[in-house]
Amino acid sequence: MNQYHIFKNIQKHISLTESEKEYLINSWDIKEVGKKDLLLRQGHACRKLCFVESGSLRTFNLNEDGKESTIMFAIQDWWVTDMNGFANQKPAVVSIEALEKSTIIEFDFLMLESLYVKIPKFERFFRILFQNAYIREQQRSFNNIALTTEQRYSYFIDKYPAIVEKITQKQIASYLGVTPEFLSSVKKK
Amino acid sequence: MNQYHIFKNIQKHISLTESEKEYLINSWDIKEVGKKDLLLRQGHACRKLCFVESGSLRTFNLNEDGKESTIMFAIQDWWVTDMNGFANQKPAVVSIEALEKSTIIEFDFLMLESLYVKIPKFERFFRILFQNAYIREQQRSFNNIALTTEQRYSYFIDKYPAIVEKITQKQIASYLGVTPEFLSSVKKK
DNA sequence: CGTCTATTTGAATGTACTCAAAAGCGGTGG
DNA sequence: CCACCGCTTTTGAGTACATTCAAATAGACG
Repeated sequence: MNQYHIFKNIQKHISLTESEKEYLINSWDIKEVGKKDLLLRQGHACRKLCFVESGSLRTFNLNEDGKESTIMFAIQDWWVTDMNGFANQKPAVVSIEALEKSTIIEFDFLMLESLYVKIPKFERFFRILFQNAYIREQQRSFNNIALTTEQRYSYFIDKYPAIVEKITQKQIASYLGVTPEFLSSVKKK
Repeated sequence: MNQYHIFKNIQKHISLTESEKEYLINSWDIKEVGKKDLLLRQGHACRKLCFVESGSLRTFNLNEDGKESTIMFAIQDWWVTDMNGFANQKPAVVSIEALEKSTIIEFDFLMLESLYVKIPKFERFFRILFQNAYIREQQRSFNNIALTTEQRYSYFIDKYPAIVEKITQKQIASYLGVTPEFLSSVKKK
């Protein structure tokens, strides 16, 4: 039971009894995906909040011109979903693909709602989780409006070295919002 | 007591008893500020989470070159602070200024921590609040990397008409991350 | 080994910035 | 109530940043 990384992750912010762990194990779904498999398809309903037990994922949007924008990467120990689609039960505006063979723990929307009622300290856990997600995302918005491409690239590889190992230059470019060609020329500097 | 907008705001997500309202009123501070007054100074400690009871605020960063970047605007019914500075008790990287005469309700860091313990349903309230803030901020990051300046300008004035009324073109430019000159030329189209 | 995709390179074009100056607008004091 | 002051907005020329398109090179993978 305690082999799950997710328990360590949850216990960073709240404590869990053995029976609560038991309850969780019986509540979530575990999914194994292979490289390039999709966990969520843009346009489809988004019913799951995902925790990356192992492996890595990428969340991206494909626009009508065929341009891909990477919303986020999620490696081991990260939570990910189309948060707007999930929380407000609307169609996903992104797809989520596996970057490698991965093990994903899925929280169903209704399961999570009942979890909040049954074990209210999960409100606290996710309050802290979303608070941190908000801080990160606000930092990213700030970087986007205030920094040069070179500075944003440096920030990214400094802050997320474990992600950088798993992804291509092209994917970093689509996360920074520049073309792969331009990122290449920035790196040459 | 029920004249406070903040109670309506909180009760969008959780219910409050009269005695809980009483408790809140005795816990927070109310501050009146005038146009251009600063509620928070960049570099200083950030001890307060602010709710805009009336009026409007702007959060911005000033970099070493003197360039201002607007992080967010907060009109009536919005919550605002330097979230990283507040949550992690680090120096603020932004200043918060009043755009007009405003009434602000302030939650002290320690008061809020004890509120979570005393009235746990506030974990739920802020869980939902941060979840929404995360969604908004993620949308903004996406807009920054995927849309043209013209599209981001349209998105902003469409989504936040009540904010647009209160701010200048220059401030919108600093929120979009472009120069006022360029925004002017985009509007001419 | 061959194929597919990622990365690099370069030329031409478009987007956005800097700097400077003019025009518009709001607040303040006389 | 008008005139002035300071700031915002507009305009334009010149420059820098970033994209598109095309082609060459390099890597990854079956």
